[in-house]
Amino acid sequence: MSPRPKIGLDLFTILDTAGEIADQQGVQEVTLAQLAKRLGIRPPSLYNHFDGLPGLRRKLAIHGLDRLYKGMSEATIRVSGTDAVLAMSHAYVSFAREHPGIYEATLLAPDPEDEDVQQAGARIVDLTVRVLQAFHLEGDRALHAVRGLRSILHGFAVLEQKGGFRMSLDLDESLTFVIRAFLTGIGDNP
Amino acid sequence: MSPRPKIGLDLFTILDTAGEIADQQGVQEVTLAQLAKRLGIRPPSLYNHFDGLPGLRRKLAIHGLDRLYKGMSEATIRVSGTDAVLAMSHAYVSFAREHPGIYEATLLAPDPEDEDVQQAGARIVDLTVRVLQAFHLEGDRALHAVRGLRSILHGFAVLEQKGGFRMSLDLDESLTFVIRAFLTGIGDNP
DNA sequence: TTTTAAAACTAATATTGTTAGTTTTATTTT
DNA sequence: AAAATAAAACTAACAATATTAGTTTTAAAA
Repeated sequence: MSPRPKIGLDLFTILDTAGEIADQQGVQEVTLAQLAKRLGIRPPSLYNHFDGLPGLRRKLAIHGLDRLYKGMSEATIRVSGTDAVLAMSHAYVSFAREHPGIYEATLLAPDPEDEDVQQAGARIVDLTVRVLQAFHLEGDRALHAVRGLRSILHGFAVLEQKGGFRMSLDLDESLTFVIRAFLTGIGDNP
Repeated sequence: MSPRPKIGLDLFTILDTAGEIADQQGVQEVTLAQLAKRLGIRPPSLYNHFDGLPGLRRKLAIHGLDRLYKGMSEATIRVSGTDAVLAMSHAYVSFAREHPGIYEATLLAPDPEDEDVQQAGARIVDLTVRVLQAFHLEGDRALHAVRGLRSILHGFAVLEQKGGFRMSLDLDESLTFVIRAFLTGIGDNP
């Protein structure tokens, strides 16, 4: 009934290879030509697996969000309160460090409104909501805080990656300081 | 002695046009072909004004940083303390809202280590340092705080721009909340 | 064994960036 | 005013990319 793919390539292999290119050569080098060359096929053959370059970017964004979520999620087990936020935050920037290209691809989807992309992102938002619940924020303040934490994490990851932080000052210490300050300012700390 | 440009185009006009394309159609649409078409010349002619697409991106980044600095700087005159940080922050995200393409180009320089790019960025960092001096942070804490504020601003601007904030919750209120929380957490508030 | 459909292929086209070399023309110099 | 200079445009040509159309191969399903 539902015919399965031929021997050849499966989507996971393709996305993994695309992720390698992104991390090693930069996300702008993830072209159909480069990807096909690494996979040992011709560029048009890739259209059997996704809908052109926009389709690849879309799938790569989802793939990246899933992997980022996994890292954040695992970091928060068996911790709570401030420690949980700190652990999640360091997992976030660690992922961006280890996979700069995949992380960048995370926000490179052609249509950010796409349902599957939204869903992959929503899991991360939900995790952030959960980890901030220990701070007992009421009403809109909870939503403001989630936006704040996400802003810090994304901004920090990008600025670190793009060489925005020039001072010779430990990056992890900076992140810890910033997160602690933000949580302190939110109040009602556990 | 120093021969001036012909009648034709000067760099300011070119960068302005490039900025228009970036804001209206997205930064990825800033191609030599598109730019040349808008200017009424042929693509190769652009090489008389900058060194290919990387050169254009470099100049556009500097141009954007200068304009961003101008907005931030003007917002901080005749205010101080928390008010100054808030004013500067809202000026920052306002610029990103009004000029999404130019703002994005700000971090798209081919070589972030480039001296002129660094210098344009350094003015913004210096302004941030100055505006945080009212909080009397000692030693490394001052540097951590600068990194934190920049992370918040960039992260907030990008997530807002890329549709990362889905809740129907006022964006400016979120920014105010986040900045206030961060400043409170830093302590010694004026 | 036959049928089917995925997954590869070849061939061709449009767009873009880029280089090389040429021409035009405003400005400077004589 | 005439000549020289150099910026700034041009044409022509090429390489790389994404993409479409149509074809062939081949593993899986019937």
